[in-house]
Amino acid sequence: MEAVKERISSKRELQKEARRHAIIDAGFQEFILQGFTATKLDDVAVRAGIGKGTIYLYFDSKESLFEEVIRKNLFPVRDEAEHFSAEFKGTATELLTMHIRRMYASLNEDNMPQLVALIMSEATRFPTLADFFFREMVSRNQEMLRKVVKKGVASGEFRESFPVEFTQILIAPAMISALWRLQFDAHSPLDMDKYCEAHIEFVLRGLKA
Amino acid sequence: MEAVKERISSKRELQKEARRHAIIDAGFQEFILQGFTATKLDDVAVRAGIGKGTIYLYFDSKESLFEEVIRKNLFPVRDEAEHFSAEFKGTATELLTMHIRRMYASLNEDNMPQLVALIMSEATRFPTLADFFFREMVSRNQEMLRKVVKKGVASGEFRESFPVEFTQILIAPAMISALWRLQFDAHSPLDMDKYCEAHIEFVLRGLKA
Amino acid sequence: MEAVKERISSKRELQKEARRHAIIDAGFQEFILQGFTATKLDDVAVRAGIGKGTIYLYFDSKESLFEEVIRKNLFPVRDEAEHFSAEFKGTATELLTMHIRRMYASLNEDNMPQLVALIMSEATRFPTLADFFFREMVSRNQEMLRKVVKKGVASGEFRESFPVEFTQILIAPAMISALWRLQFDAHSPLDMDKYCEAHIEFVLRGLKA
Amino acid sequence: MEAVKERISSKRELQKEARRHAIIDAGFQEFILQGFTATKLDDVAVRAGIGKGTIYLYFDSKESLFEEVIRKNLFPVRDEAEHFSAEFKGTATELLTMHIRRMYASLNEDNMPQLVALIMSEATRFPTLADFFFREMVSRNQEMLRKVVKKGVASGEFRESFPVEFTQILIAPAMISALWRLQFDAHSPLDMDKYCEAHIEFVLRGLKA
DNA sequence: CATGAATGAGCCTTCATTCAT
DNA sequence: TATGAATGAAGGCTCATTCAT
Repeated sequence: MEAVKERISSKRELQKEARRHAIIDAGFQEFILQGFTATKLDDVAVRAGIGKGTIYLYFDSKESLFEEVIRKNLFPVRDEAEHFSAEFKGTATELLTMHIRRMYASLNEDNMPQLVALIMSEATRFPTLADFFFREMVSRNQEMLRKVVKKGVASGEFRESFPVEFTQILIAPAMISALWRLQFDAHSPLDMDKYCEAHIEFVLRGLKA
Repeated sequence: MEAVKERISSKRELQKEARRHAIIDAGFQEFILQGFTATKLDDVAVRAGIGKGTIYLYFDSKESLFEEVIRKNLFPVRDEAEHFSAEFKGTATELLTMHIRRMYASLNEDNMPQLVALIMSEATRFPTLADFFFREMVSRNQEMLRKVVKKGVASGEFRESFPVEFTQILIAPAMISALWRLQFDAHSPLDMDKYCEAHIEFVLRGLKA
Repeated sequence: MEAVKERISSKRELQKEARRHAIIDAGFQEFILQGFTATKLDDVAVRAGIGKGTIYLYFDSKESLFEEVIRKNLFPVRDEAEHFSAEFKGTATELLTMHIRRMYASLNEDNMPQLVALIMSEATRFPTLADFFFREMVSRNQEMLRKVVKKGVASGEFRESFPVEFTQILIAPAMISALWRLQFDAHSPLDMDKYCEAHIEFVLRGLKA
Repeated sequence: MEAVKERISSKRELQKEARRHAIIDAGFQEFILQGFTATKLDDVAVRAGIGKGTIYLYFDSKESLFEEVIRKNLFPVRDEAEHFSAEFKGTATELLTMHIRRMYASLNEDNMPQLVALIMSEATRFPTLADFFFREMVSRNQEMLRKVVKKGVASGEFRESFPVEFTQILIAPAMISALWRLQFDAHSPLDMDKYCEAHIEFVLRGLKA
């Protein structure tokens, strides 16, 4: 009896989890399309294929759904990046090259530019979001880049004079390309492969000893 | 009699213009604090020190106020940049250096980072705004940069191989620094002067023949 | 000196009176076009060629302007009708015929159908208006018609059996034609001359002994 | 299971339909009392015993509610009249008599005079309404009357010389009586039964050969 | 658990009225 | 006296949230 109950309940658990994800995904789409304020929970419900009230069985409020949406979509990217960084073997030049290429791959994935833009635009109204984003994404990324640069300096690949506290400079072109594609692709499309290679060459020239 | 009337009317004209600017400024503050949708005209009115209905004596709608806010705050920057670019004499290296320094000066001005972020976040929902911003700001800036690069190539200062269609790469660190200051300054402040100089050195190394 | 002052003041009086009429006329046009609630004093001012505030130098409120508009446009019609009725000599048949023809002439005048429709539609919200209209227009008209019918009965022109308390029956086709022209002329226009003659013939047949 | 669900849903359907009618009825009362513009949806909601927003679950806008109000209140009258007209057997005189009596019965029903007055007063601002009213009510009624008159002429009951294009003349007294009762009943009440009979006699005398 | 009908606070917008010039 | 800028109360409409089914 209990086993049956458990099986049923775990089935239910699975269904609940699946539905939860469906809502988060639907919310994600709406939030990146409309922004936080302009998103209607009605539309989220329609997109998720559920009733409007059901959302409140899974989330306390529109705001908490938003937080979950961000969280769920950023964690995989962060985890991937950490995993990659931990495993890579090679020269600093190779590592930096690979890292930048991976950034473009991430940014080319569906919805990544939108996600970044969404975070940028809502961060002011959600200080928690800015904290979270800085802690989980930005600072880790910076740390990684600093290590690479220092490694290159140690190995004689890179010049000593580059200030490691400004690693933003190294990846800024990639971030900007994401915003560009989101807003200006219709006006003037970017050839991302060539852009990426130009970025890499530029960075290596800027860093080389 | 007519002189009096004119004086009076010009007084009124002046007052109207002053009030118009007050509304635009108040709107600017609210829009960058709250975003377009979340901004209440009530709050704009309070901030401008006027009645709610008064806004409609000067603007047709919340949307048209928004457009005016963007316009009024972008034009000066654009005009300054154009004027500067038209008059400058010197080597390509000097010109590029000055141009980047000027960008940081602009971006350090109050509210400029907020303005950029605002435009970025609302552009998706206001295609007109994206058009406008691209046309009046982005494409002009690109054109200017292309000219500088070409000039440097012609004079032998810069290498030929840098792809002039990707001038975004050259100024991306400046844009990113603006967003950084807006969102992450509390977590990790940037020394803008040093950052600027690092950016310039980086760009010159990346471009040099 | 005083004579001059008087002349001036009477000049001013005239101007004031003229302006007052201009406002009433403008109000009339707007009221019959839009109805009371939907009429904007702004539009009235524009039509009268004056400033919005000026209206309040002549009228206490939108409502009192409305009352004046009705009053001013009904009095002439009433006075004309009274004058005509007092002077006419002839048989009852002739008198009734003339009276009906005059009604059509009135109703064909510009804005008369609109005025009637306006009164009809606003009377519920302006009980005073209904009182006024009944007292000054409707009851007098009824009285007039009763006299004609009685005169015709006395002279043997009309049958005795027609109930003189229902003189509405005699003029209803004229009233209806006014409303018809206002609302349905586009769908099915009325030849007013023929309609009028048909009405007269119908009434005379209905009344004849 | 499904049966239960169906029962429940049909219960809900019924409730929804009931509420829809409640809103229409409340709207009707407010519209005839205040006119379209002056009617507040707040008041409609209060009268219907619901919340303000609920109205928008059933109607797109104040205007579409207005249209439904008119439609719902006119169709029954129209359908009844058509049914009656299609089935009646008898002489033209009898038919016309019955038709007029039926009109008075309709007009004596609660709110009918108000409805007519409402349509009259709003038709100018709602051309669609005028179209609708003309098409569904006026022209059909006219057609019916024309047939009756022609039938009477054919049977020798009525004179040939009455112009069938002016059937308005035949029913005008009934329409006017409705407006009278609405506006002037307090000043001078009408004995509707006697008025109706006087109207019928008058019409028959006016038409008889 | 799921639903969607119901709610009402809240916002944009309008306009009669006031008042400084 | 005349103006029109300014006001703020009020109304149509939206939507996050609740709750009966």
